[in-house]
Amino acid sequence: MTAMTTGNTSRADANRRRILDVALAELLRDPDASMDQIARAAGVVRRTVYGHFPSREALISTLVDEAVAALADADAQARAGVRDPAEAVARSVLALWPVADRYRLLIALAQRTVTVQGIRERLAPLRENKVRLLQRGLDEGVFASPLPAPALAYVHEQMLFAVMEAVNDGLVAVAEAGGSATVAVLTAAGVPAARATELVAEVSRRT
Amino acid sequence: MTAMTTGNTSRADANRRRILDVALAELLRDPDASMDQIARAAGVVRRTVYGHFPSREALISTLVDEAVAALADADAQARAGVRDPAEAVARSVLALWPVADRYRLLIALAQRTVTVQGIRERLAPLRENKVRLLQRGLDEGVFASPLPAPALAYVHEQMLFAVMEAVNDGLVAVAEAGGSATVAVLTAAGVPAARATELVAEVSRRT
DNA sequence: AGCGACTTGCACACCGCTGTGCAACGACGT
DNA sequence: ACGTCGTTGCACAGCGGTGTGCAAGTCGCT
Repeated sequence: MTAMTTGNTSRADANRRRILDVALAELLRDPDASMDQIARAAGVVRRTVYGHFPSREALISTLVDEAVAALADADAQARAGVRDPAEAVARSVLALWPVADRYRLLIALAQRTVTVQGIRERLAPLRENKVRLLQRGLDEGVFASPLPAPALAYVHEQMLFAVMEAVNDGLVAVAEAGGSATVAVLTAAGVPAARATELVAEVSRRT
Repeated sequence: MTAMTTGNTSRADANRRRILDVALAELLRDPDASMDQIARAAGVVRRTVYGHFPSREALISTLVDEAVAALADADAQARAGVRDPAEAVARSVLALWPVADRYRLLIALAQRTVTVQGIRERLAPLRENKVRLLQRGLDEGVFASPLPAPALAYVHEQMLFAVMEAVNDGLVAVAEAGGSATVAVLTAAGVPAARATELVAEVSRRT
């Protein structure tokens, strides 16, 4: 082995990291951003990016992996050992919110194109958990909806994007966004508005 | 003037119409479908398409115009003279559903890219009506949500797309879709699930 | 049959993007 | 001072897309 330069963060590693971060931001602005746009935005030449990632696909794929990991982690941690479906959803959404916001482009990209085949698949386990949770809520009568659980999951996902868009356009304050989104999601699942609000307040308090 | 051939639907007009229809279907399958794909799908050569539309932009633009017109028409007609906000929303969604489903690609395309600058603007008046309706509902206490009316409008829009996706994936039967979507939307606006169901049933009956 | 409008099949120029090769040029640790 | 590794700049081939030009069809109507 050669030397490990500084700690273990060489100039190259730092660049790689920065490219990833900038790529995320850039792709958020324009899902079809070219390698050149990304490279320039990262203060680097296109050729350099190819030094770190063999292809555009590979770059995005890496981003997706990070996103999925972060989401799965947040979700699992948020609702560990919570029995009440409504509370579980509340905790889950509140915890997922900031992460989902950061990676929203990728998730949005996941549901609409084949850009990277397999984004959906990589998100599948996460989605399945959610479906099971919703199903349990419907069975127990905590939730109420004419839509079957899987469809309700779609709806919840889209609702989050809608609220993110609203935040983007300045229609909702960032501070309230997470809470409002959570109440909205619970309400859509058939939880009475009053109960949803109360629940979110309670969960938020216990942070 | 030359002759008007048959009635006033020449071979060319029929082709133009078919190209538009096929283009809609094709773009629905792949929002980035090329002129060649569209042409072939319409049983025509690429060159011919350019004979009817000067550019890709122009083609899509025409499609968008038709969509906006159809949507605005359906919406206006559906809730003419309905005072109760909940009922107005129910009627609106039920009427909008089939049209929106047909044109969903364009509307989805409208909210995500700059493909045709100005889709959002063309949809703006429609959206404004909806916002006003939601606001009235919130003011009158018929609706309840922590989200301001404009954000709620975003959410409603996205929910419709979610249900369409669900139908696409076979999670919801086509026959129930419209009703379910409507109940879901009303519920998300804070209308109690039971009341929403009842309302939709009632409105559906009076077709 | 003949006219005119529409369509076809090629040709082309042009663009932007991807991915690769290679030589020169830094910077940094030792 | 030296070598190594990352970076740069340029050049190149390739692909797929758009929009246009033009000559030769083809269809319907008169």
